[in-house]
Amino acid sequence: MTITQLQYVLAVAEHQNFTLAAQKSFVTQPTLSMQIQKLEDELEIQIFDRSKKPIQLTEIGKKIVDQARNVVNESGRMQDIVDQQKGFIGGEFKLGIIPTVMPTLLPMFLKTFIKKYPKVNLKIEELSTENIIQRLNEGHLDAAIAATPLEHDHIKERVLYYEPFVGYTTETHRLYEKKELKIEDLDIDDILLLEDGHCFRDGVINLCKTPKSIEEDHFQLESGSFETLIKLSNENLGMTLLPYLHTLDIKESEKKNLRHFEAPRPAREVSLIFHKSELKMQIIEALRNVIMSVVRGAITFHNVEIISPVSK
Amino acid sequence: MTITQLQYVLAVAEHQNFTLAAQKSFVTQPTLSMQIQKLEDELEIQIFDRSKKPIQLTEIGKKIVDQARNVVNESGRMQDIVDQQKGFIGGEFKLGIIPTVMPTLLPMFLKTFIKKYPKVNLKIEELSTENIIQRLNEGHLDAAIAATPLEHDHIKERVLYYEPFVGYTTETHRLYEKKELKIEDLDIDDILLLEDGHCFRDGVINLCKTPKSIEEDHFQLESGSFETLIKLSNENLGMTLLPYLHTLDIKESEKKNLRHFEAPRPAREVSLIFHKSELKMQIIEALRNVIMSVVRGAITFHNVEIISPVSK
DNA sequence: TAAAAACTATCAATAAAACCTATAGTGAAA
DNA sequence: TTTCACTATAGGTTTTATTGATAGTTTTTA
Repeated sequence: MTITQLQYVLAVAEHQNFTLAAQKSFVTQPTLSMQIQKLEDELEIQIFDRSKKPIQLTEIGKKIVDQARNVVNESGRMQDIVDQQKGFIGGEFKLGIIPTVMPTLLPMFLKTFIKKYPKVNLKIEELSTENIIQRLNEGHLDAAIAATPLEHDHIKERVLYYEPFVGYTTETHRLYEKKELKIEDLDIDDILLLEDGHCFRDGVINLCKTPKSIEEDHFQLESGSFETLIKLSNENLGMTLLPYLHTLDIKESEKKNLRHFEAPRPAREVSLIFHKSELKMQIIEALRNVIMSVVRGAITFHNVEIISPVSK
Repeated sequence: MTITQLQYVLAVAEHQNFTLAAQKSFVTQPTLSMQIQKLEDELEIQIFDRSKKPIQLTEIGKKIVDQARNVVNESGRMQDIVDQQKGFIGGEFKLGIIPTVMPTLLPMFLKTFIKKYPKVNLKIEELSTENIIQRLNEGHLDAAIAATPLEHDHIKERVLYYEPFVGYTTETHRLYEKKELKIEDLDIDDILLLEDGHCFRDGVINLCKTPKSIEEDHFQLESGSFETLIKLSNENLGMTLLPYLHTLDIKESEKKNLRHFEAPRPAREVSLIFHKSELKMQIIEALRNVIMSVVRGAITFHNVEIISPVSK
């Protein structure tokens, strides 16, 4: 049994296809086939059920793959240990960010981070929460920024900040005249929302569970951005909720439509998440420190009270 | 980096000697030297400080060795998973047993165990607690039977039984006339004890901390067996304490000298211990079940009350 | 239903590696 | 100084991993 063989197994398990797995592993298909056969012979089991299309894992194959991931992770940690000892923060680092955080947060910390850690080769990808979880589990992402809590078994979460929601109303809206909004004021049926990852914090309302107030029959939000929501709202289709950081760069003319909430403000929890194996933890910590410091600056400057997290 | 290279590193770390490590790894010394050099080159660090004699680990080398052990353990678990899935209980299993448990316990469970699990190739070795811990950590033992609690970070303990101590007096002894002993009756200075692993249970008296009442100046117990203690006691050198199971096969003529304790009886905790990585856990569980069932039989048959453990 | 496409297994050849024997080098002990 | 105990290096051999070509199989397409 070799680490390479285990990596091949992981590749096939992921792609359910020997040919593709071979490409991703930068070897030819026969190489991969033979190495996996060798491993199967050595363990005297079948890892893959090749009769099914696409290829499936056998019952024991699933367990083997889980364990193979452990071994590969542990072997990867070797280089981490060396880097940590040398105080070296560098190498490739793949970060996923959910769409509703990407445009506001990324510009805030990116420059600072690459200046402070020039040897880190940061690869950032905009991904849905679902894809992020999958790729973290497969080891194709080193960390990600997403709305939490997610409560996935293999994923650890470190809160970066709580981002209050701000109401956006228009002149014709029933709440336009209010100076501050209360949670009770909201009517779930007249709020425009994006589909993904907008959860109110525990103890308030969980909007994730009643995802879209715009019924699919009427129309659908394609690549839902908050810009779109603001425009829809401007068309008097209802009010909307914007994460605080987004309100910092909307048009001056639209700022009059913003309505903050009374405390306790509804907020979303935004966290840095990563696999529980804690590979590349030095870079994750570095990233976390940079982000937390720039966000702290951004939010205290604008005098917004951050509500402390509710412990579960 | 290969698993083999990591195994070589572990061997050298253990033996502090390339030549010996090579022998133990069943390769020649140059093979081992070159593979370790390759790994050091790949990681761009020195794992060993070859200038010191015997060879020492560098600062980072210690961390590398710890992690190497993780990787090797995780890869070893692969076969475990296969065995478990197949319901196969077999293969080599190395068990350590402390001297004061060996002669009474081994005959009780060995036959039953090898009959029930004929495919397990059991290798049993009598070892001191200290050696047991070391070998468990190095992966040279799969499990061991020892007096607990030990409270070692990397070692897990599963209690097998509580074995009461029984007093052994002789006619001239001040306690000979008593039918049942009390703990308060004991005078630490007139009890003959072995050096190793005889601990009274938590909450009673810990005899480990006052190891030998026979001063080293006078004489020393070589390979201390309870037979020796009984003989010394018969010479009127004092009373002694015997673990309950030992009292089952002393001479008929000597049984009149036994004095049980009043409840709560002082007892030693005897456990099956193993590395926290839980390799070969199926065999460990099998062994535990066999031992617990035979011990339960032995002790209930003789109508001895087992004191329930004190929770910490 | 035949042809094409997509995919995996097998084979023989080659490149890479792991390993060996022999020996040189090195520091400690005699 | 010599010996001893050990590790490193060199060159050759064996083993293993990988490849390109191709056969076999199933699914998709025409």
